[in-house]
Amino acid sequence: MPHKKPSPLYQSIYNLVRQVPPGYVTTYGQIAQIVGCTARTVGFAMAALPAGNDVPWQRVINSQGKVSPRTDGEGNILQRDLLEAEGLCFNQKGKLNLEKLRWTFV
DNA sequence: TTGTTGACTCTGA
DNA sequence: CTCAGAGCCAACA
Repeated sequence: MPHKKPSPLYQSIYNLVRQVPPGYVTTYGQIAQIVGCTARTVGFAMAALPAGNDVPWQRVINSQGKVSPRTDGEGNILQRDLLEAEGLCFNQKGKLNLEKLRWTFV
């Protein structure tokens, strides 16, 4: 166990994302409300995710039901591909049915 | 310590 | 329905 702890808030966010099963998605606002921060902070935590993590960041989308455009540019395309691989279907406008696919944390 | 930036969300038109 | 602006919190230099 390291003396220097990483951001506990980030760990809480990652822990929640790990609870999302395949085939379901969650929103930044949902996680933000649970951990007690704003949606921006959740998105910031996702951006700070290290490579090779066990966090299905791809299942985290915005309140619009779509993937968020990242500074990387092609990251959102990869995310959409990963979600489709899990059995999720995108709308004609590239949206997901949050009403059906939204995961509720226990 | 302050200031800037960011994978967001809300409200109004 | 879409487009635009403002607000919010946390991490980094």
